[in-house]
Amino acid sequence: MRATPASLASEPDLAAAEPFSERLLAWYQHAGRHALPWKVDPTPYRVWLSEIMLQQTQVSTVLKYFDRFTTRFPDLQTLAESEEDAVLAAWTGLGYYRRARNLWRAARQVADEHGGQFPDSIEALQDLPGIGRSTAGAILALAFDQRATILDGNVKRVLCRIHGITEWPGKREIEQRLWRLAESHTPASDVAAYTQAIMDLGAKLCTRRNPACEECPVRDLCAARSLGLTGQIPAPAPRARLPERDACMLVVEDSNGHVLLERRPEQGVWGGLWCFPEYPDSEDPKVAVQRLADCPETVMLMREQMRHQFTHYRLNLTLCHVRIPDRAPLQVGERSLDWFAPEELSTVGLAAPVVRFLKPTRQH
DNA sequence: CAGGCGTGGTT
DNA sequence: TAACCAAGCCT
Repeated sequence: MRATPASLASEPDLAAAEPFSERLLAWYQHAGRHALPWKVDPTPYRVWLSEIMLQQTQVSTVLKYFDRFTTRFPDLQTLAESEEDAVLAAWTGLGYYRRARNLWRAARQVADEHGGQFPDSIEALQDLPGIGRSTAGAILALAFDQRATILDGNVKRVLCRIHGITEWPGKREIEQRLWRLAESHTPASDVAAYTQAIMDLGAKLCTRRNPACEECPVRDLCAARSLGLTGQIPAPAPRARLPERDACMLVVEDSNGHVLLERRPEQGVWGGLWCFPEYPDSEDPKVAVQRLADCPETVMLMREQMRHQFTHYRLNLTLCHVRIPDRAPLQVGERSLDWFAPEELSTVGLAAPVVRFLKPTRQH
């Protein structure tokens, strides 16, 4: 028997006494998601990458990016030696772009500080940018089969129901309790399978809406079920009304189809990505163009209204389309501006308005 | 330490 | 349509 960690002592003896993890493992053998690409070949690099991509992002979305990304960056060495822009380009469309910049930085840190080998301690993992407590636990459990614990949205939902926790799981006190519960359920062996099992249970049976309780291997342990509270757990997050913001951007094209883009600052929305230059609402667009590029003739083509929906606010965009005769010299100043030929656009990270500008059915 | 950070899916 | 959310982390 291994010693019980001190952090588990305060939570009543669940792990030792009840067959929770064993039932999950048995269910997982025949009903789990065994075909996920990061599960089929669970190297530390692939598990790490998948965990970063999966932060606040659904599996179905990640599946569209994962294989393409690992083909372009097959190992940590390749990633560490690549340009940040190439990583952002591969991440374009996935969202939360700080994840991509942190991914690139973490790869360089592992190369520099750990000789290119992924560390296998919780402290060293959490020291890498973009890796927090849960992601570190996931890497240890899934890639190294160490006794470590995760607490993601799936696990929170499962544990809230099993233990009949009716308060919002994001609340600090509740989250701390959930960590203790998650640790107490984690078995000493088969940690990789157990960790995947509890996530798969949350994804396939214990879903937010219409959970398949009849098929659940631990339904007789479920407090929410016995209390008739399954539909009300987990409690929704308290939210404020959606605010709106306004912005104006210039779409400057020359006669050869080159586009003028600006690299956005790292801290805000679309951080580090290339986007149409913003200009103040109060400014005349022609003057705004003059501030960016030295071009004598400016032809205003059209104004376009575009709404962009984020999680926490709505962005009302005014796009001002402008054509100039040829690539004009840039009036750089503080801003990071550059002209892009059409074929260059796939080599850098592009913000959503640019992606939408490139794709759409522009049949004229 | 609440709030910021994206996109696509569901209801 | 608009709200809500999905394998969280960082400041």
